[in-house]
Order: sequence, then structure tokens, then C-alpha cells
Amino acid sequence: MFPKLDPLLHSELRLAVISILAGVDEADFTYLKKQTGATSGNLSVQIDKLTAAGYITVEKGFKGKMPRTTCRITEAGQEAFSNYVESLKEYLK
Amino acid sequence: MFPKLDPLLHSELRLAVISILAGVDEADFTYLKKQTGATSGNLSVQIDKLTAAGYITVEKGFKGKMPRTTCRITEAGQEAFSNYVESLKEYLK
DNA sequence: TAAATTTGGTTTATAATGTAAACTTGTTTA
DNA sequence: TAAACAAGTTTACATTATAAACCAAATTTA
Repeated sequence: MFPKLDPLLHSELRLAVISILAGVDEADFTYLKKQTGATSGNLSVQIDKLTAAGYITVEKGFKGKMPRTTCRITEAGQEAFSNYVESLKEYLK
Repeated sequence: MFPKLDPLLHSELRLAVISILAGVDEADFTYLKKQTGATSGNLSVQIDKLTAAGYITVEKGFKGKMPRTTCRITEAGQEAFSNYVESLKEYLK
């Protein structure tokens, strides 16, 4: 009856990050931080977890002289997100 | 942009419990356990939390000689649930 | 140009949470 | 009457989330 919810996505901040990334080509750390209102530390940790799960990829580079961390959702991430949404619907109706 | 999700409802088991209770007049412990597939311990703890939050009420009685715990959702619980659903939608689109 | 501040993060320590295992109390069955 | 079962509760542990502290490089300010 109630499907299991992917614990990696069932987290407020990680869900917000995936939700943002699902809608754009890429987003950098600073942008994600602004949009989510998260602290840097929390965001950093959650990005690591999503990366470890293979849901996003992280590319580190520079924008001028300043470091820049760019995130993208992967195919696996897109699928996990859509599965999560479908599962969640069972709980909301 | 991303509304805060009620942490009391953003939990797989508590959400399942509220989801069930939102759709029925009342449900007892055993029924909730079967429907959710949770262990008794986990269910007991989560019911306590929902009760402490005022989202459900618990009535203890007997069915014959056996103890029976009956749960109902409160007005506050109904409202919290519907708020939660609305908030969550912001994350899913 | 040296000191202070800001940017863009990471690491780590702690608090909060979730969960299973163990326990309790009473009942039914062999 | 002993063993098994029902209906939970308590407790201990593992996981998770989060903030605070930290770091390095760049930028601004005095």
C-alpha cells in the first residue's frame, strides 16, 4: 500500500536541491544556497550525499579567479526524483 | 521559494499514519500496523509524537478483554496535513 | 601594503531522529 | 499450568541533519 520513500530524497534540503536541478541545465553552489536558504555546511554535506548516490554530478572550476562548484542532475537522479514523486502521491491522497 | 516542511509530518511512518487517519473516522493500533507494515515499537513511538503535537488523539479501551488503542485525526492534524501537502507541491514541480 | 572582510566552500561536533530489539502485561490455547 | 500469542511500551543504538568552527584564496579598505 505505502511504497517505500527513497531516503536520499526524503530530506527537505536534498529534495529542494534535486527539485531545482531537475528544472535547469546546471546550478552552482551559490545559486543553490540562495534558492534553498540553507547554510553552506548543510548544503555541502547534502551535495556530497547526492553525489555519492549518483544523483548529481559536481564540477569544480573557476569563475574568473573565484572557485565555482557546478551541479547537474544525472539520469539516475531524474529517475529517482520521478519515482519519489510517484511514491509520495500514494501518501497524499 | 521552498516552504518549510512540517518535520512532524515529513517522516515516512508518521505521514502514512496521518494519511490513513485523514481518510477514515478512526483506526486502531493493529490496523495501522498492518496497513503501514511498521513494527509495533516504531508505530508506538510515532503515534506518541503525533499525539504530543496534537495531530491525533488516542483512546485506550478494550475489545472484549484485549486492550485496544484507537486513533483519530484532530482538526489541527487535518490542517497540518493539508498544509504539508500544499508545501510539498512546491518541491515536486 | 598590511589588515580586515568577503567569497566559497569543507570538516567536525553535537543534537535530533528513526528504528529495532527487548521487555511488559495480560490472554488464549494445548 | 506451561507455552504461545496479542497488544503495546521502553530503551538503546544507529543514522541523520544541522550548525558551528574552520580554511584558503580573493577582494576591499585604511
